[in-house]
Amino acid sequence: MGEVQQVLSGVPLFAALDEEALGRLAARSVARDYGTGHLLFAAGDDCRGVYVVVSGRVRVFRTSPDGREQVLHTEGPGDAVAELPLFDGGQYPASAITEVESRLVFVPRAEFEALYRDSPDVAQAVIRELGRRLRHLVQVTETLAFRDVAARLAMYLAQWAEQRGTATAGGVELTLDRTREEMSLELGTARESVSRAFKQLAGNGLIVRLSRTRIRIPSVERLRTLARPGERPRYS
Amino acid sequence: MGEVQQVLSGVPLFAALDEEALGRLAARSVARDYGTGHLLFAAGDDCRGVYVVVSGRVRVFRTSPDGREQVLHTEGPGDAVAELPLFDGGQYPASAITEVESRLVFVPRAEFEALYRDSPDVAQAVIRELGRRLRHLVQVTETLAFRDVAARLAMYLAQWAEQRGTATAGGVELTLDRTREEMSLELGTARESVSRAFKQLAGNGLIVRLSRTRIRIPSVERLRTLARPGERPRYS
DNA sequence: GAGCGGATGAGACAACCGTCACATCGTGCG
DNA sequence: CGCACGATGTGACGGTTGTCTCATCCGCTC
Repeated sequence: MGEVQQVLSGVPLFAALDEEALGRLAARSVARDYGTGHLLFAAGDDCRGVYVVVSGRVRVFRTSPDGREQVLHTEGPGDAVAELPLFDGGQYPASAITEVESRLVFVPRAEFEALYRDSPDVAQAVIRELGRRLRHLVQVTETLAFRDVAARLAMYLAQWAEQRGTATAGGVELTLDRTREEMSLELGTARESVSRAFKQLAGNGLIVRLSRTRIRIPSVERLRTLARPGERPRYS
Repeated sequence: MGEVQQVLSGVPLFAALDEEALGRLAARSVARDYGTGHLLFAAGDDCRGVYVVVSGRVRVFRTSPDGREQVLHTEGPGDAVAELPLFDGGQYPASAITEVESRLVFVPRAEFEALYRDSPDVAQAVIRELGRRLRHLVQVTETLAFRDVAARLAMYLAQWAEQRGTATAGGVELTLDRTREEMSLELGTARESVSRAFKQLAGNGLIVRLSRTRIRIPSVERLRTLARPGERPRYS
């Protein structure tokens, strides 16, 4: 089994495919390495196919006319990027760029289309995937609409702690592999505001800064509480 | 053909069904009238089925802890509401309420599931529908993240003018069947801010207020321009 | 046509945040 | 070790917006 096929077999979207279909798909797909900051496609481009992340990380975002950026989601190993336009024949609604050095497999459009047209299981997987996206976007929307930056950051850290945090005696410890700048793009705010929000959370004892890139969260529970209090947020 | 079947046959989601399948579906679905402001379901509820709008309008939204609301989308006649949780077995990500007196058909979950499992065409339609939602949410997200209220309103009115506006000598005329309050919920802002934005647009000659509920847009083109200028918005 | 109530407009005020400017920190390199 | 550069923290400032309050306006009913 070639490397490409190996990778594709681990992608939820293609989980339902049998050996043969997978092999055929792999044969027509291409793996390639990209450096940091490579633009895979821009919002408005016509869709040529779907990318699957082998390693690294891809950021999907919208750009405002005056250059600001709002990250819609980031995808890591095993995730697919840009399935959406394949179905309605439309254009990419957002742009995508590699955040770090990444290896991606590109599946041409025609190939992918034939696939889910024939296989109900794949269609099912696609629906599930779109559903996941939709749920996530609802989350993003809510975040932008409601909370102030500190609450958004609290939410963000709490969610992150549950994924990659490691439990210790003093609470969950967490390494942040992103710069404040990158976080600011996801939170829909400015770099400086993220810094200030960190200070605020630290001041309230909700987080402890162990180093620049590492924090401890004494209680994820309490952190979440700040993100959704019954009342509007008010800090000392 | 019963009333319910008549309605269902016009819904894009069920367009691919043959007479028989449609009849079976209709037989197990229920039509019902709701008054204004009836809560169909709340975010976090378990999903019991899908609603199809026969007449009226349904608002889908998220509520913040302190009571603010962000409208995600509104659906009118022929549209389906709440398909999402049917696929991943999750809960409703948002709440839904009738904005006006409405007639809705309720399709039970089990019925709907059997349907798209058997029919690839229906699955296809479902995917398309989810895609539409996704695109719309990207739009909403961008709007919230980037533009100020006046720009958001401009965008909103422009889009609306193209749908229901009527061309006249002086430009496109448009009747707004929503209160400022309802608009504010869609635009993610406050009622007063919408008023201010209207004033601003009128001051710049981008819109002309004919009456409280009716406006004329001399140039939809120019209105859109304000919504996406190369530079950040600046008004006199 | 008088009265009522919801919708709208308008002013004042403070909070929050984006931006600019600059200090500081850390890391890698020469 | 010193330098350089990028990332980060901090302070100041102004603009936009949410909220509160009140004045108007409009449609409706009696």
